[in-house]
Amino acid sequence: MTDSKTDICDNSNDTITKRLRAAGLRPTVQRRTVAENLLCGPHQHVDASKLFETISGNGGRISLATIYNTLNDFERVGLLRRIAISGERTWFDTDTGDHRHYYIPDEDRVFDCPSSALVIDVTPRAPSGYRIEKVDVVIHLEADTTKTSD
Amino acid sequence: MTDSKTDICDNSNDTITKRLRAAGLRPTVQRRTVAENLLCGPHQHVDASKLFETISGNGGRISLATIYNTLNDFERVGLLRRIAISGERTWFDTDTGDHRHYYIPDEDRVFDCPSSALVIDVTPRAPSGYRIEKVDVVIHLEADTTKTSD
DNA sequence: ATGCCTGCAAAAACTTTGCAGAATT
DNA sequence: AATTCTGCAAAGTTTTTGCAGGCAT
Repeated sequence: MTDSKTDICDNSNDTITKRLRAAGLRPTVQRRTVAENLLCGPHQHVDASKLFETISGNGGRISLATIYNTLNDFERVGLLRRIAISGERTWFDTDTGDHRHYYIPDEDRVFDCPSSALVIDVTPRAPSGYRIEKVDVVIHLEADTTKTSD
Repeated sequence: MTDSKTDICDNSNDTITKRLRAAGLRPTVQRRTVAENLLCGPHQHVDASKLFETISGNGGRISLATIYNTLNDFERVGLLRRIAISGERTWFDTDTGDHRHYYIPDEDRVFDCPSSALVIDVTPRAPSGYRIEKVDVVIHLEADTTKTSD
Protein backbone atom coordinates (compact mmCIF):
# COMPACT_ATOMS: atom_id res chain seq x y z
CA MET A 1 0.00 0.00 0.00
CA THR A 2 1.58 3.23 -1.05
CA ASP A 3 -1.51 5.43 -1.01
CA SER A 4 -1.48 5.87 2.71
CA LYS A 5 -2.35 9.51 2.31
CA THR A 6 -4.97 9.26 -0.35
CA ASP A 7 -7.96 8.91 1.91
CA ILE A 8 -6.76 10.60 5.04
CA CYS A 9 -8.55 13.63 3.76
CA ASP A 10 -12.28 13.23 3.30
CA ASN A 11 -12.61 16.65 1.74
CA SER A 12 -14.43 18.09 4.74
CA ASN A 13 -13.16 21.40 5.99
CA ASP A 14 -12.70 19.90 9.39
CA THR A 15 -10.25 17.28 8.28
CA ILE A 16 -8.25 19.72 6.22
CA THR A 17 -8.15 22.21 9.02
CA LYS A 18 -6.88 19.58 11.43
CA ARG A 19 -4.28 18.47 8.99
CA LEU A 20 -2.93 21.96 8.48
CA ARG A 21 -2.96 22.69 12.15
CA ALA A 22 -1.14 19.45 12.86
CA ALA A 23 1.54 20.58 10.44
CA GLY A 24 1.89 23.85 12.28
CA LEU A 25 0.21 25.97 9.62
CA ARG A 26 -2.71 28.27 10.19
CA PRO A 27 -5.72 26.99 8.29
CA THR A 28 -6.40 30.05 6.22
CA VAL A 29 -8.84 30.06 3.33
CA GLN A 30 -6.06 29.93 0.76
CA ARG A 31 -4.17 27.13 2.43
CA ARG A 32 -7.34 25.11 2.81
CA THR A 33 -8.07 25.64 -0.85
CA VAL A 34 -4.62 24.43 -1.85
CA ALA A 35 -4.91 21.49 0.54
CA GLU A 36 -8.31 20.55 -0.88
CA ASN A 37 -6.92 20.61 -4.36
CA LEU A 38 -3.72 18.73 -3.63
CA LEU A 39 -4.05 16.60 -0.56
CA CYS A 40 -7.46 15.06 -1.21
CA GLY A 41 -7.99 12.28 -3.70
CA PRO A 42 -5.27 10.62 -5.72
CA HIS A 43 -1.72 11.90 -5.74
CA GLN A 44 -0.83 14.51 -8.30
CA HIS A 45 2.07 16.52 -9.68
CA VAL A 46 1.71 20.24 -10.07
CA ASP A 47 3.71 23.35 -10.65
CA ALA A 48 2.78 26.79 -9.37
CA SER A 49 1.11 28.13 -12.49
CA LYS A 50 -0.89 24.97 -13.13
CA LEU A 51 -2.19 25.02 -9.56
CA PHE A 52 -2.94 28.72 -9.86
CA GLU A 53 -5.02 28.12 -12.97
CA THR A 54 -6.87 25.20 -11.44
CA ILE A 55 -7.82 27.07 -8.31
CA SER A 56 -8.65 30.27 -10.13
CA GLY A 57 -10.72 28.32 -12.64
CA ASN A 58 -12.74 26.86 -9.82
CA GLY A 59 -13.52 30.30 -8.51
CA GLY A 60 -10.88 30.21 -5.79
CA ARG A 61 -9.40 33.54 -4.80
CA ILE A 62 -5.64 33.28 -4.46
CA SER A 63 -2.63 35.09 -5.86
CA LEU A 64 0.32 33.50 -7.61
CA ALA A 65 2.64 34.72 -4.87
CA THR A 66 0.53 32.96 -2.29
CA ILE A 67 0.60 29.81 -4.38
CA TYR A 68 4.38 29.90 -4.29
CA ASN A 69 4.45 30.67 -0.60
CA THR A 70 1.96 27.93 0.16
CA LEU A 71 3.75 25.32 -1.92
CA ASN A 72 7.01 26.17 -0.20
CA ASP A 73 5.35 26.10 3.20
CA PHE A 74 3.76 22.75 2.45
CA GLU A 75 7.09 21.35 1.38
CA ARG A 76 8.81 22.66 4.47
CA VAL A 77 6.36 20.90 6.78
CA GLY A 78 6.44 17.72 4.74
CA LEU A 79 3.05 17.86 3.06
CA LEU A 80 4.59 18.01 -0.39
CA ARG A 81 7.76 16.92 -2.07
CA ARG A 82 9.70 19.06 -4.52
CA ILE A 83 10.74 17.37 -7.74
CA ALA A 84 13.58 18.42 -9.95
CA ILE A 85 12.47 18.38 -13.54
CA SER A 86 14.67 19.51 -16.41
CA GLY A 87 15.43 22.80 -14.72
CA GLU A 88 12.61 24.86 -16.13
CA ARG A 89 10.08 24.99 -13.38
CA THR A 90 9.65 23.47 -9.96
CA TRP A 91 7.12 20.68 -9.61
CA PHE A 92 5.59 19.41 -6.44
CA ASP A 93 4.37 15.91 -5.73
CA THR A 94 1.67 15.10 -3.21
CA ASP A 95 3.30 11.74 -2.68
CA THR A 96 6.16 12.46 -0.33
CA GLY A 97 7.33 8.88 -0.31
CA ASP A 98 10.35 7.60 -2.15
CA HIS A 99 9.54 6.85 -5.77
CA ARG A 100 10.52 7.57 -9.36
CA HIS A 101 8.99 9.86 -11.94
CA TYR A 102 8.31 9.77 -15.61
CA TYR A 103 8.59 13.09 -17.39
CA ILE A 104 7.39 13.77 -20.92
CA PRO A 105 8.81 17.11 -22.04
CA ASP A 106 6.74 17.23 -25.21
CA GLU A 107 3.55 16.93 -23.19
CA ASP A 108 4.79 18.85 -20.16
CA ARG A 109 3.60 16.00 -18.04
CA VAL A 110 4.94 14.27 -14.94
CA PHE A 111 3.64 11.06 -13.42
CA ASP A 112 4.75 8.32 -11.13
CA CYS A 113 6.86 5.44 -12.26
CA PRO A 114 5.31 2.35 -10.68
CA SER A 115 7.85 0.26 -8.88
CA SER A 116 6.79 -2.64 -11.09
CA ALA A 117 8.58 -0.88 -13.92
CA LEU A 118 11.85 -1.27 -12.08
CA VAL A 119 13.73 -4.46 -12.01
CA ILE A 120 15.35 -3.91 -8.66
CA ASP A 121 15.32 -1.03 -6.27
CA VAL A 122 18.63 0.37 -5.18
CA THR A 123 19.72 2.67 -2.43
CA PRO A 124 22.88 4.58 -3.17
CA ARG A 125 25.44 5.15 -0.49
CA ALA A 126 26.35 8.64 0.66
CA PRO A 127 29.95 9.82 0.69
CA SER A 128 31.37 9.93 4.21
CA GLY A 129 30.43 13.01 6.15
CA TYR A 130 27.13 13.30 4.35
CA ARG A 131 23.78 11.66 4.53
CA ILE A 132 21.18 11.22 1.83
CA GLU A 133 18.41 13.74 2.15
CA LYS A 134 16.43 12.49 -0.80
CA VAL A 135 16.86 10.87 -4.17
CA ASP A 136 15.28 12.33 -7.26
CA VAL A 137 14.86 9.98 -10.16
CA VAL A 138 13.34 11.43 -13.29
CA ILE A 139 12.95 9.27 -16.36
CA HIS A 140 12.66 11.44 -19.43
CA LEU A 141 10.34 9.94 -22.03
CA GLU A 142 9.76 10.54 -25.69
CA ALA A 143 6.90 9.35 -27.82
CA ASP A 144 8.07 6.15 -29.47
CA THR A 145 7.57 6.35 -33.20
CA THR A 146 9.09 2.95 -33.68
CA LYS A 147 6.28 0.53 -34.32
CA THR A 148 8.41 -2.47 -33.45
CA SER A 149 7.61 -4.17 -30.21
CA ASP A 150 10.63 -5.32 -28.26
CA MET B 1 36.82 2.67 -18.67
CA THR B 2 34.38 5.50 -18.44
CA ASP B 3 36.68 8.38 -19.20
CA SER B 4 36.70 7.74 -22.89
CA LYS B 5 36.43 11.43 -23.49
CA THR B 6 38.90 12.68 -20.97
CA ASP B 7 41.92 12.62 -23.18
CA ILE B 8 40.40 12.95 -26.58
CA CYS B 9 41.20 16.59 -26.28
CA ASP B 10 44.85 17.43 -25.90
CA ASN B 11 44.10 21.09 -25.42
CA SER B 12 45.49 22.01 -28.79
CA ASN B 13 43.39 24.29 -30.87
CA ASP B 14 43.51 21.81 -33.66
CA THR B 15 41.87 19.04 -31.72
CA ILE B 16 39.18 21.30 -30.37
CA THR B 17 38.49 22.70 -33.77
CA LYS B 18 38.13 19.24 -35.21
CA ARG B 19 35.86 18.17 -32.45
CA LEU B 20 33.54 21.12 -32.92
CA ARG B 21 33.49 20.70 -36.63
CA ALA B 22 32.72 17.02 -36.27
CA ALA B 23 29.74 17.99 -34.17
CA GLY B 24 28.53 20.32 -36.86
CA LEU B 25 29.43 23.50 -35.01
CA ARG B 26 31.54 26.28 -36.38
CA PRO B 27 34.75 26.55 -34.36
CA THR B 28 34.39 30.15 -33.28
CA VAL B 29 36.60 31.72 -30.66
CA GLN B 30 33.91 31.53 -28.00
CA ARG B 31 32.98 27.94 -28.70
CA ARG B 32 36.62 26.92 -28.63
CA THR B 33 37.01 28.69 -25.32
CA VAL B 34 34.04 26.86 -23.85
CA ALA B 35 35.26 23.59 -25.27
CA GLU B 36 38.74 24.13 -23.84
CA ASN B 37 37.25 24.79 -20.44
CA LEU B 38 34.79 21.93 -20.44
CA LEU B 39 35.84 19.20 -22.79
CA CYS B 40 39.51 18.98 -21.88
CA GLY B 41 40.70 17.34 -18.73
CA PRO B 42 38.52 15.59 -16.19
CA HIS B 43 34.76 15.74 -16.36
CA GLN B 44 33.03 18.60 -14.62
CA HIS B 45 29.64 19.99 -13.74
CA VAL B 46 28.89 23.61 -14.45
CA ASP B 47 26.06 26.04 -14.70
CA ALA B 48 25.99 29.06 -16.96
CA SER B 49 27.06 31.68 -14.45
CA LYS B 50 29.87 29.59 -13.03
CA LEU B 51 31.24 28.96 -16.50
CA PHE B 52 30.87 32.63 -17.33
CA GLU B 53 32.91 33.60 -14.29
CA THR B 54 35.58 31.03 -14.99
CA ILE B 55 36.07 32.10 -18.58
CA SER B 56 35.85 35.80 -17.81
CA GLY B 57 38.29 35.35 -14.95
CA ASN B 58 40.78 33.76 -17.31
CA GLY B 59 40.56 36.75 -19.60
CA GLY B 60 38.16 35.13 -22.03
CA ARG B 61 35.83 37.43 -23.88
CA ILE B 62 32.34 36.01 -23.96
CA SER B 63 28.88 37.19 -23.00
CA LEU B 64 26.46 35.39 -20.70
CA ALA B 65 24.00 35.04 -23.55
CA THR B 66 26.62 33.29 -25.63
CA ILE B 67 27.40 31.01 -22.70
CA TYR B 68 23.77 29.96 -22.64
CA ASN B 69 23.61 29.57 -26.38
CA THR B 70 26.82 27.57 -26.45
CA LEU B 71 25.80 25.27 -23.61
CA ASN B 72 22.49 24.61 -25.34
CA ASP B 73 24.23 24.05 -28.65
CA PHE B 74 26.71 21.66 -27.05
CA GLU B 75 23.89 19.74 -25.45
CA ARG B 76 21.97 19.52 -28.69
CA VAL B 77 24.90 17.97 -30.51
CA GLY B 78 25.68 15.63 -27.65
CA LEU B 79 28.83 17.22 -26.26
CA LEU B 80 27.17 17.93 -22.92
CA ARG B 81 24.39 16.51 -20.85
CA ARG B 82 21.83 18.62 -19.05
CA ILE B 83 21.19 17.75 -15.41
CA ALA B 84 18.04 18.60 -13.54
CA ILE B 85 18.91 19.92 -10.12
CA SER B 86 16.31 21.06 -7.65
CA GLY B 87 14.74 23.42 -10.14
CA GLU B 88 16.89 26.44 -9.50
CA ARG B 89 19.39 26.45 -12.25
CA THR B 90 20.38 24.21 -15.09
CA TRP B 91 23.62 22.30 -14.73
CA PHE B 92 25.59 20.67 -17.50
CA ASP B 93 27.78 17.63 -17.23
CA THR B 94 30.70 16.94 -19.52
CA ASP B 95 30.14 13.25 -18.99
CA THR B 96 27.29 12.41 -21.32
CA GLY B 97 27.20 8.79 -20.23
CA ASP B 98 24.60 7.28 -17.97
CA HIS B 99 25.42 7.90 -14.34
CA ARG B 100 24.09 9.34 -11.08
CA HIS B 101 24.83 12.61 -9.34
CA TYR B 102 25.32 13.78 -5.85
CA TYR B 103 24.02 17.26 -5.10
CA ILE B 104 24.83 19.26 -1.96
CA PRO B 105 22.47 22.23 -1.80
CA ASP B 106 24.29 23.83 1.11
CA GLU B 107 27.50 23.87 -0.87
CA ASP B 108 25.90 24.39 -4.26
CA ARG B 109 27.95 21.51 -5.53
CA VAL B 110 27.29 18.66 -7.95
CA PHE B 111 29.52 15.67 -8.51
CA ASP B 112 29.36 12.17 -9.84
CA CYS B 113 28.13 9.27 -7.83
CA PRO B 114 30.56 6.44 -8.50
CA SER B 115 28.78 3.27 -9.48
CA SER B 116 30.51 1.58 -6.57
CA ALA B 117 28.18 3.52 -4.30
CA LEU B 118 25.22 1.69 -5.79
CA VAL B 119 24.32 -1.78 -4.80
CA ILE B 120 22.72 -2.70 -8.06
CA ASP B 121 22.02 -0.75 -11.19
CA VAL B 122 18.51 -0.76 -12.54
CA THR B 123 16.97 0.24 -15.79
CA PRO B 124 13.36 1.27 -15.55
CA ARG B 125 10.87 0.28 -18.22
CA ALA B 126 9.09 2.88 -20.28
CA PRO B 127 5.30 2.92 -20.51
CA SER B 128 4.06 1.60 -23.84
CA GLY B 129 4.19 4.11 -26.63
CA TYR B 130 7.17 5.84 -25.14
CA ARG B 131 10.85 5.26 -24.98
CA ILE B 132 13.34 6.36 -22.38
CA GLU B 133 15.29 9.36 -23.54
CA LYS B 134 17.42 9.64 -20.43
CA VAL B 135 17.33 9.02 -16.72
CA ASP B 136 18.29 11.71 -14.25
CA VAL B 137 19.24 10.52 -10.82
CA VAL B 138 20.15 13.20 -8.32
CA ILE B 139 21.00 12.23 -4.78
CA HIS B 140 20.53 15.19 -2.47
CA LEU B 141 23.05 15.24 0.34
CA GLU B 142 23.28 17.00 3.65
CA ALA B 143 26.26 17.35 5.91
CA ASP B 144 25.99 14.56 8.45
CA THR B 145 26.29 15.95 11.93
CA THR B 146 25.89 12.51 13.42
CA LYS B 147 29.32 11.37 14.49
CA THR B 148 28.34 7.73 14.61
CA SER B 149 29.94 5.58 11.99
CA ASP B 150 27.62 2.93 10.60
C1' DA C 1 30.99 37.49 -50.28
C1' DT C 2 27.76 34.70 -47.79
C1' DG C 3 26.00 33.01 -43.87
C1' DC C 4 26.43 31.82 -39.23
C1' DC C 5 27.80 33.60 -34.64
C1' DT C 6 28.47 37.07 -30.93
C1' DG C 7 27.44 40.83 -28.01
C1' DC C 8 24.48 43.75 -25.93
C1' DA C 9 20.23 44.85 -24.26
C1' DA C 10 15.64 43.98 -23.87
C1' DA C 11 12.24 40.77 -22.78
C1' DA C 12 10.43 36.59 -21.09
C1' DA C 13 9.66 33.16 -17.60
C1' DC C 14 9.87 31.88 -13.00
C1' DT C 15 10.20 32.93 -8.11
C1' DT C 16 10.80 35.76 -3.98
C1' DT C 17 10.05 39.82 -1.14
C1' DG C 18 8.01 44.21 1.12
C1' DC C 19 4.31 46.41 2.88
C1' DA C 20 -0.44 47.57 3.97
C1' DG C 21 -4.65 45.47 4.90
C1' DA C 22 -7.21 41.26 6.26
C1' DA C 23 -7.93 36.99 8.49
C1' DT C 24 -6.87 33.85 12.39
C1' DT C 25 -6.20 32.89 17.18
C1' DA D 1 -5.74 42.75 20.38
C1' DA D 2 -1.71 40.42 18.68
C1' DT D 3 0.14 37.75 15.28
C1' DT D 4 0.35 35.67 11.05
C1' DC D 5 -1.10 35.52 6.29
C1' DT D 6 -2.60 37.41 1.76
C1' DG D 7 -2.53 40.30 -2.17
C1' DC D 8 -0.46 43.19 -5.15
C1' DA D 9 3.36 44.95 -7.21
C1' DA D 10 8.03 45.40 -7.50
C1' DA D 11 12.33 43.29 -7.68
C1' DG D 12 15.44 39.29 -8.23
C1' DT D 13 17.07 35.21 -10.97
C1' DT D 14 17.64 32.59 -14.68
C1' DT D 15 17.21 32.05 -19.56
C1' DT D 16 15.90 33.40 -24.29
C1' DT D 17 15.54 36.49 -28.21
C1' DG D 18 16.34 40.43 -31.73
C1' DC D 19 19.29 42.94 -34.26
C1' DA D 20 23.55 45.11 -35.84
C1' DG D 21 28.19 44.09 -36.47
C1' DG D 22 31.94 40.49 -36.79
C1' DC D 23 34.02 36.16 -37.85
C1' DA D 24 34.31 31.64 -40.35
C1' DT D 25 34.08 29.44 -44.67
